[in-house]
Amino acid sequence: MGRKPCCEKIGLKRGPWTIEEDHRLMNFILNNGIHCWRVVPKLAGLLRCGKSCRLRWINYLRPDLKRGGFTDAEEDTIMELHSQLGNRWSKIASHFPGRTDNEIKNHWNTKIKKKMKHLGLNQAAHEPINSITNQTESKQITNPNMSSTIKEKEETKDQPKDDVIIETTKPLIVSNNDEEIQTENCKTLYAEEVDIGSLFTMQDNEISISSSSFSSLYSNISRSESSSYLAGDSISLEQWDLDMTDPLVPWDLFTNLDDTLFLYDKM
DNA sequence: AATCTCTCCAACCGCGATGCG
DNA sequence: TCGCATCGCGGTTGGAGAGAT
Repeated sequence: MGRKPCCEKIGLKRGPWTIEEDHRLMNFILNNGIHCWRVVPKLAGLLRCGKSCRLRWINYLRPDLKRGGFTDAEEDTIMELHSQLGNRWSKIASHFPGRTDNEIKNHWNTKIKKKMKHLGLNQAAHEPINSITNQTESKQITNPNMSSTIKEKEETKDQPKDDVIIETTKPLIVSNNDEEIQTENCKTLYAEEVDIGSLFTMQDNEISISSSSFSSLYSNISRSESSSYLAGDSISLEQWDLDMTDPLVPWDLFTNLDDTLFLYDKM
């Protein structure tokens, strides 16, 4: 028996996400949280499958995402972790708050691999290529012998997986260069690339919205997506919500779904 | 200026793991 | 315990942009 597709493919949109789709998804999740990805696109009024929404949220829209290139120190840590964990990107990513497995995987495949090749290191065992003979180093990848420290972390299985759930009780871990990153985030808003995820920051255990960035974004969107506003207009968040959210699915509709949908109290 | 090649990364796909009735 | 639905992970692809010719 063939496996059923994860969702109804017919009529679903694929490919790059539009600003409006990002906004709908972000809006929905910030207001309602995540319980079942399958119903998220339906309730958010998106013609996407849940899987696609999940990926978009995790890799791009999550408010706690760290942006910008990897530092040398981060690269070193990735190499170290990779030597112990192999291609277990989600495990490696868990050591980098704000980084996604996809981001690390991409960085590995495009940069670090080359760097190691250039240095004459074996990508799997991270040893000089010449020293690799009949070692079954591939076992290291498929069944890596983890170091004790990492293994300990691995085995704390009681810890909830929080990949896709907005943490409202845990303070966001802030790195030394977060300020730099935030500045960079703002810069992207003034450029043509609109970065919705960067509008939101975790502060005092809450997600807060940067008003300056927000209005900048709105200016950008108003030029490209919405005909109702002109760049420079200032609007309230409520107004944004009213204007930019598809009225097909009124939020009131969701208030009855608290029991099944909401993971946490509304912020 | 036009074309080709390369690089990067967002997004997709398939499958194993997990949850639940 | 079983089977189905859904989630999450890792591998892969494809397109946009940059750089080279």
